[in-house]
Amino acid sequence: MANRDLHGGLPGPQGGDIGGLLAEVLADMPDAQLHGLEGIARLRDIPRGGVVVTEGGRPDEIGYLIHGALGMQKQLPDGRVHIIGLLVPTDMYGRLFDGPAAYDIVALTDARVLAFPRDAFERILVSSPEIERRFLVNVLDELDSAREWILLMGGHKIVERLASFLLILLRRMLRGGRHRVPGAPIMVRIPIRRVDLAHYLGTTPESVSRALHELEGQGLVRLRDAYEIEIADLPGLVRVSGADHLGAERAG
Amino acid sequence: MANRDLHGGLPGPQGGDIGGLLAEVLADMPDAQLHGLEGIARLRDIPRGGVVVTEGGRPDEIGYLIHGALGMQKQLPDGRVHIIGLLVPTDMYGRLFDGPAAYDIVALTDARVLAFPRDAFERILVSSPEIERRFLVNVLDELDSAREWILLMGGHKIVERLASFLLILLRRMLRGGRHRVPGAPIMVRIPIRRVDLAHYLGTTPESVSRALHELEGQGLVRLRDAYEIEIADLPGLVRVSGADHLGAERAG
DNA sequence: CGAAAACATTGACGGTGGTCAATGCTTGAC
DNA sequence: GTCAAGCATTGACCACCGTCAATGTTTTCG
Repeated sequence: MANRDLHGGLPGPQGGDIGGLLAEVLADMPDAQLHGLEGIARLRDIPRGGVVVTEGGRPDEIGYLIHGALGMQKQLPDGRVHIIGLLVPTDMYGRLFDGPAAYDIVALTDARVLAFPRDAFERILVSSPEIERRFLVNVLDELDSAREWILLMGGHKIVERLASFLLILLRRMLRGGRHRVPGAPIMVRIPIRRVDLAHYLGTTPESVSRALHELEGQGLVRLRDAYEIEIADLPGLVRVSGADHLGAERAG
Repeated sequence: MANRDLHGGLPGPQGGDIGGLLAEVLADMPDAQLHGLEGIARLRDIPRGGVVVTEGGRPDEIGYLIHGALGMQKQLPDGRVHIIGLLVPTDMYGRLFDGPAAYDIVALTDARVLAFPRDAFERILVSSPEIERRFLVNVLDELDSAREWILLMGGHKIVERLASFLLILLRRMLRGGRHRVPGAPIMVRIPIRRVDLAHYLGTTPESVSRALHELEGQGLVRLRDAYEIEIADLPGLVRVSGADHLGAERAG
């Protein structure tokens, strides 16, 4: 069942145009720098459930996610799992100049990543201020995402959290290049299973299901199937989310 | 009432040894670099409730917290407040190479900060790879704190969250130089009021109070007063917290 | 010192959501 | 096609916590 199409399909059987992918992931980077990276990049496919980085292990690669979804998750002593970060395409993972990873990174869907050996990546980073600055900005972005997530987790009611989640997802999709067609309905694809989403929102699959169908009952969204969500009333959804999430509106 | 001693007292009426503070905050930084920064540093006292950075405004300074506690907080449209980050001494605030702030930063207690004008700081950063690398590590640390916090917010029961909070606080205190005296009881000072703590844990002052006294009832902590907490049973507290928080134990 | 203000705590009550269990639905294998 | 596995959904029950209100406690100020 790992082949279930949660990730929207891979572009081709291999689609191995590394240079093109690099340019896409690291937009506005001078070509000269890109070529240095291209030499050491490696394309890797990971089946759902596959572990990319293990907690406690010293990750030996830095990577950019091309397709699918990765989750940064932590196993609690009592068996529960909590997902503390979701990676969608163009997001980066891996640690630099730093100790062991504090959490696992696992593939929540079949995924494809563009990976760099850690040491080589660090060498290039040190020798090239542009890339290092770029990387710094990446980390600052991640920090923003994390803070955004903390804010989301502060919403007490699950419906709030779920609405926030959908809006964050929407904004990230829009950021990722695709633009809204004025007339067409706004669609969001939840890239992960209910269990994972529940772990992510700090709740249970049951509650996620209920919340989702409550939003549908209020006419704010429509469920094509369990994963394809149509946003029927964006301002309404924003209102329910509690936070402002103006970014989602501006980005439209 | 702004003079209530939540922050452990300031070292002196002015205590303005900027060089010494810098060396403390930026440990393991070559002296040459420190002198460049010393010239532009400015010591600033902020009363409780004072706003350090305003959401949406372009922060014009970068600072390190010397004493007290700062909160990064967001005002929700419905009037609720949510604190998404707590800054304790040696933590850094401010944004570089970047847009407007996404949240307010306010003083939760009377506080003292070591501030740098943003542009001058950026100039020094660009011209000095050591400091830039150092700054990058700072940001990575912040990212860790944020993730840790997300994990904490995942704990469903308030007692769990509170236990995690105490452990995080304990570890940060230990990191800050002070070491445990083997015989003496482990003391943690909650640096902020109940309301702020509640906003921070995503709950209410009432629930915080209840949770705290429940921990006391279980013999895990003892309350000297509302702010001075004695950790009576560290392993027990770790167990309740759900997460592992091994750092707190190792650091002892 | 006495009064008022700011906080913390405690109590009662109702709603949200976690838990356990049963039922549907979809996919993939034979 | 049928069957089984993997998920999603729905329902019932009850613990936990948010809310409102009252009481204690500490600090501040006249």
